[in-house]
Amino acid sequence: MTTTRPLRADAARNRRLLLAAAADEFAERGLDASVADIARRAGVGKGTVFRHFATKDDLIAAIVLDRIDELNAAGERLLEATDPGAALLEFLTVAAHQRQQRDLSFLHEAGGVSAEVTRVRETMYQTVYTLVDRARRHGAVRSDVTGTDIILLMCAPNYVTSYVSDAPPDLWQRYLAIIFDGLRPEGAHPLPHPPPTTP
Amino acid sequence: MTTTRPLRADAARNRRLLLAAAADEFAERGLDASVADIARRAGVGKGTVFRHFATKDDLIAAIVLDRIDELNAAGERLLEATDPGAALLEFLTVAAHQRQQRDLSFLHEAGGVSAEVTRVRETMYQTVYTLVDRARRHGAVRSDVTGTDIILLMCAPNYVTSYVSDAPPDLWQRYLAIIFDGLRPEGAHPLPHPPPTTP
DNA sequence: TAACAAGTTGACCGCCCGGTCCGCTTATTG
DNA sequence: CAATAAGCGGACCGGGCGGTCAACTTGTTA
Repeated sequence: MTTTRPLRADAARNRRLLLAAAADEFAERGLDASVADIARRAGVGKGTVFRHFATKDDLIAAIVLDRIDELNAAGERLLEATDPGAALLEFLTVAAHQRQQRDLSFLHEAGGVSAEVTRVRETMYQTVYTLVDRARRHGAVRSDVTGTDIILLMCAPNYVTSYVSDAPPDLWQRYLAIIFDGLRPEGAHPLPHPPPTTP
Repeated sequence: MTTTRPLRADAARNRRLLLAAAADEFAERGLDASVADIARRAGVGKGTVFRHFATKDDLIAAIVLDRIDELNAAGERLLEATDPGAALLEFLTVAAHQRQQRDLSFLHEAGGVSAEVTRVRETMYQTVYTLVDRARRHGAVRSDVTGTDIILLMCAPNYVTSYVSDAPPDLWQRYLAIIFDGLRPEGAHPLPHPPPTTP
């Protein structure tokens, strides 16, 4: 563990500006938004981007890390909730509420990006497994769906709405509700395919 | 309507090879697979690609057109089916069965590509609307979901499985079943957001 | 406030992409 | 079997990308 001396004041400010600009830019244009555009949006030179993040992938990883941290905070809180079904639904709501689908979808991708990301993502997976387990034992979720199933379905609401031109910002709630209804035990039909093991 | 004289034998063969190679390449690497790679895979020069398809987008449009045509054929057949609920499920199955998620996902995108695509896609939408209407009236689908909802959800199963490394090829069936259970009237909870109008 | 390290910048590099073009090959046809 | 047009291919082009670097600016600190 290297004890890094604190950033200079302007550098810290630029770092924050960059992360915000990059998140916005990725959300609007997808992951192939150019580094030059991100720099421009943040009001800094392109070189500054690469001073803070060695590669574009590192920048992405930093954003993903933030998002997963938020999710983990929410998850930890919801592990204490009294109603396990409502807790799982709220976790999924928090996940989907992290605005644009891109932000969420690429947290699955590659994975090899950084050890930090894979570690923090693994704890998120564990949290989901526990939330699902409780909800299932509580009868709020059908017995034949697994934690991995829910992790996979987590991003679906935002994905689905991404094809609607000028979608209202909360449209994902509709599809989260439909999918969640499909996860309930009432009226569940047997599933035609076994669950995957590796998320 | 221009009466085009028939392609030379080798040209027709190359066109078929190109469409197949492009479909494979897009499925494996996504829409930003390079034209050069597609040409190499088809065993032709890069120039040949652009002789058959003026732009890369035209090539994509040609593939999309094929896919939608298949869907329309299946849809037309299923409009005659006796069990409307089973018919809708089978239509979604056919749609998802068109192997890789990319193939399906980009049939939504842009749209401005060609008049032909938008026209044929529009008839596909109409077919779905009718299938959903019948299924709803038959009590196989909850009353508060619309045809647009189903169109949006159509690609979700393949999208979801795309994040599973070495997913078994039929894994999408599992998630189609879960989502379809969410579309049934039994145990449906009221939806928190009105449906979108523009698909 | 002087001196220095930390930070910034934009011109620049190599690479790969979609698309063009023209000399060459080949299927077709009378 | 010519003659010809249809088809082919790959060198080539402009542009945009991620990433580098050396000259310059600025926050920090003694």
